[in-house]
Amino acid sequence: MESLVNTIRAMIAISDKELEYFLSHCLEKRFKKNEILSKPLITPNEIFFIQKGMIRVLITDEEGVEHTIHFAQENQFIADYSAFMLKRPSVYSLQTLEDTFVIVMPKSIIEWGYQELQEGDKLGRLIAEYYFIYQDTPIKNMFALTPKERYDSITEVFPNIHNRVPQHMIASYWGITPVHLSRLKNQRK
Amino acid sequence: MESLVNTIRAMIAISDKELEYFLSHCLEKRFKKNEILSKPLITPNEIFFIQKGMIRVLITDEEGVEHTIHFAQENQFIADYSAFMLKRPSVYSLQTLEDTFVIVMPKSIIEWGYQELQEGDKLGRLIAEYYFIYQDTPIKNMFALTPKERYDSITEVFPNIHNRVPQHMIASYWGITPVHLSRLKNQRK
DNA sequence: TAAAAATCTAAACATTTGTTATCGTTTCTT
DNA sequence: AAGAAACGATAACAAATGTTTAGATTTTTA
Repeated sequence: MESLVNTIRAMIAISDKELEYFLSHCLEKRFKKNEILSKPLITPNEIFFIQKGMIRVLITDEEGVEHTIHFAQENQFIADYSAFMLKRPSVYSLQTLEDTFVIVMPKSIIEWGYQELQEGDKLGRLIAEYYFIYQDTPIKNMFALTPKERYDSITEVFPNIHNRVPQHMIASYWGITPVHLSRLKNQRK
Repeated sequence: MESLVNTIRAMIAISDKELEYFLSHCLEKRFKKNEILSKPLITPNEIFFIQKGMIRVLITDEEGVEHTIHFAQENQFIADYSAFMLKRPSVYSLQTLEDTFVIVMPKSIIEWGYQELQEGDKLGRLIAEYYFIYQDTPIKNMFALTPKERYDSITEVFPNIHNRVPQHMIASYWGITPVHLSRLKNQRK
């Protein structure tokens, strides 16, 4: 759980004792490639922290077409975060893209953190802020960059994404078909 | 400043004295319709709270085309929130859609709140969480609803939007042309 | 209040993007 | 290691969406 410890300690001050208590209520879990961690209609009761591997957040439309909303990799928190916060049934699915090793953080211990930790709300604020920025960045890129620049710039956040994720999922992340992405790659701009 | 007081007190416990100090460092400001509150390339140093009126967040692409990112109305906080948090030059513009009366909350007093208020971080967390949900909802709607349902459902968040906002801005919010929106309206679904 | 500007619809046409199918290659499964 | 499945490129065609223009209203400005 070292990576989670480092991530939390980079954001807030927390005693060893408190951290130990927090972690003792978390759970380590391994998933194989393409497994579903979280399904629509079920109210999410936990946030995942990725120690190793990769996850995508996706939504399946009425016609059964999958649309990728986010990718997440090592040292990121991931969930249907809106549904988690609103205590409502999730809309997104979470699916592993590789064999993935996560820490499961139950809602109960997160809420304990908000109430009992000196800087619990600060941690929550920072995570929410980062996630907001994380969601906002591709929106900005959509309008500020050409398709070619977008194709290149996605590696800034996900250094090796073009080796780790099939192209058709990147296409679905950008709202285009794989065929169209393949065409764009062969253009100059 | 009553509406801001109510909004804050609905989220956290705060003494009269603290609230008074906070508000004394805020500023009330009036803008006419179509005025620009915040421009690209300038690092935003404040968050706006709308007391009366309506604001849109937009991005202008390389070809000069404007894309609406958000609408915001009474009792909402609004800013290029990513840029504000990252202390980076903003990418979005903020523009009034009506004569608008806002409270300007400078970064300095917001940071004072995080440091000095018992529940300052909690307030920041809740605002970030709400804004996240606010940004996530239309993404979910994009895939879960038909265009007709989207046209109707936008009034759930903005009850009178079709009277307050010209249709071509709603079109730009959905990433389509005004002509295309006009066509969609004449379809059944 | 008159002129100017903005708004919405509509039509004709152009362009972009999607769909389907095929093929060679790579990756997975057993 | 062999067969099956997934993947990415490409082409031909179809469908969706954009562009341009015009005209009838409404709203704003002076």
